[in-house]
Amino acid sequence: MSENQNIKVAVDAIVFGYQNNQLYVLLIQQKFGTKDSYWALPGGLVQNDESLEDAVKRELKEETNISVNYFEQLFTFGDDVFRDPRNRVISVAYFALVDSSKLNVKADSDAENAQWFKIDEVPALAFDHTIILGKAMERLKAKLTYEPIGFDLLPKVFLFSELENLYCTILEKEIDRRNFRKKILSFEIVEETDHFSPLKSGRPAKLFKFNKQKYNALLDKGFHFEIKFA
Amino acid sequence: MSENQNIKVAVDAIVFGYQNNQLYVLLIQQKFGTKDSYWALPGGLVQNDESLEDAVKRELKEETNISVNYFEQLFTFGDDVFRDPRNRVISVAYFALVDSSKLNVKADSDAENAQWFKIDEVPALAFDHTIILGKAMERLKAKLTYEPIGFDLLPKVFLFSELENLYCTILEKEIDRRNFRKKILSFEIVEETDHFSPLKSGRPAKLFKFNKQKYNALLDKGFHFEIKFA
DNA sequence: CTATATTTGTTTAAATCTTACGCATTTAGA
DNA sequence: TCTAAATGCGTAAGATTTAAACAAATATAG
Repeated sequence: MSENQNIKVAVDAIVFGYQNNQLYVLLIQQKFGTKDSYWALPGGLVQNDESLEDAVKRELKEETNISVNYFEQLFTFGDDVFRDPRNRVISVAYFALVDSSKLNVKADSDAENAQWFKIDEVPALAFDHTIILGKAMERLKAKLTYEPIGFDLLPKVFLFSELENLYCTILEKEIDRRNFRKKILSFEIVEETDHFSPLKSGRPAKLFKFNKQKYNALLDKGFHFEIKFA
Repeated sequence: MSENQNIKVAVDAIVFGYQNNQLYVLLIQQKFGTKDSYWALPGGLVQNDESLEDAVKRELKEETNISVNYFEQLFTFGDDVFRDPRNRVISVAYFALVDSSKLNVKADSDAENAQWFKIDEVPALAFDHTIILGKAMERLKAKLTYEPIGFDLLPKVFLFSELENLYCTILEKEIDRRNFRKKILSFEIVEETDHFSPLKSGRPAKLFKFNKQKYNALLDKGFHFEIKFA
C-alpha cells in the first residue's frame, strides 16, 4: 500500500443564480495574481479535521463572502493527473442554487475579486474548471426536469411567467405557457398568495409560492415531480 | 492554505452481478486479518500517478482477479472525518455491472478472500461500506428506470422473462408481463435472434439481444429510455 | 393418446395524460 | 375608447398507459 501517497484534496463550488431571464455563475479571481490571471470557481484545499461539505462552505465564505445552506455533491475530478500543474490534486465539486437576492450583495473578500457572470459570458477558466462548469450545467438542466429546484433560484414569491421563463432560459426550449401552468398546478405544490405583482403592462398577475412541506409530504407518498418538453 | 494537509485518497468498487433472479455484490475479506474481520468493498489507496478510474480497476483486479471495463463514479465519501479510524481517508466510490458469466469465475487473490453475496445476505461491512452499498443500490434502481443498463447484467442473449424478472427483482415491484414486453419492444433497441431457449416447460421462447449501436444512434436523435411502474 | 398446466406471444378497449390551441379577462397607454 | 400586452381558463384531438382476454406451443401426468 502506498504509504507515501502525496495527493491533495480540494473542493470547488459551482454556485448558480438567476435574475432577469439570465442564469449566472459565481467566479473568483486572485487579486494579486498576474494581470491576466484566469477566473476560477471558488474553492480550495480541505482541512484535515473538516468535512468536505464544511470545506466548500468555508472556502465560499472566505472567497466570496456568500453563505449557502444547501450544497449537492456534483462529481470528483481526479482522472487527469495533471489537472493542477503544481501538484496532484483531486477536487470534489459541489453545486448550489441561490435566490436572486444574493446576486446583488457585493460578493468580495480581501484576497479575491468575486463576480457573478452570465452563463453565456463566462471567460476561459483556470485548470479544468470549464469542464466542471459544463458538468454542473448538465446536472442543473437534468435536475430541473425531475426535481422542483427552479424555486430555489427564484424569490420566495414569484410569478408564473417568471417560473416559466426560468425553464425556457435554462433548458433553452420553447414551452407552451398554458400547459406549463396546468402541469405545475396539477402537482399542488405551489399556492397562490394574496398579493399581486407590481405590474409593467397587461393583466396583473398573482404571486405564487412553493410549498416545500407539501412537496416533502407528497414525496413520502411516492409522488414524482417531472416536467417534460417536446 | 493548509500546506500540511494529510488526507489519503482511496477508491472503492461496488460490483453488481445477477443470476437466477438474484442480485449479487462482490465483497472481500482480508485473509490475514483477525478471525472475525469484516467483509468490505474491494478498494484501496490511489497511487500518485494514477487516475481514479485506473486505481479502482487495479484494486479490483488485485483483490478479486476480476476485470471490468466500465465503471461509473458513484459518490465521494468524506464527510465523516473518522470513517476510517486509522487516518483521515476520503473514498471515491465507483460502481459497475457485470454479466452473469463473471459470477462463476473464482474471484480470489493471494491476500484476500473474494466472494459474491446475494444482496439480501450481505453481512455487516467494514467502515462505512454499508452506507456506500446502500447508495449504490439507490443509483442502480434509479438508473434501471432511465437507462438500459439491465442488459449489462444479463448474458448477451436472454429471454424476455429474464429481463422482466430482473426488473421485478431489483426494483421490488410487480410488472405486467405483457405491457413490459410491449414497452421494451416499442423502443426498438432489442431484437430477436434465430435461437430459442433451452426450455423448461411451456412454450419455447425466443432469445433476444440488446442492440447497443441502435440505442446510441437513437440517443443522438433525442431518444430517452424510460420504464415506469405503478 | 389426451387432458392439463405452464409459459410465451398478440391484441384490444378503456382510462389517463399530453399537446395544441381558442378565447375571455384585466390592466396600461395611445 | 381602442389597442396591445400579459394573465388565466377551458376543450378537443391525439398519444400513451393500464388492465386484461385470448391464442399458441410445449411438457407432463394419467
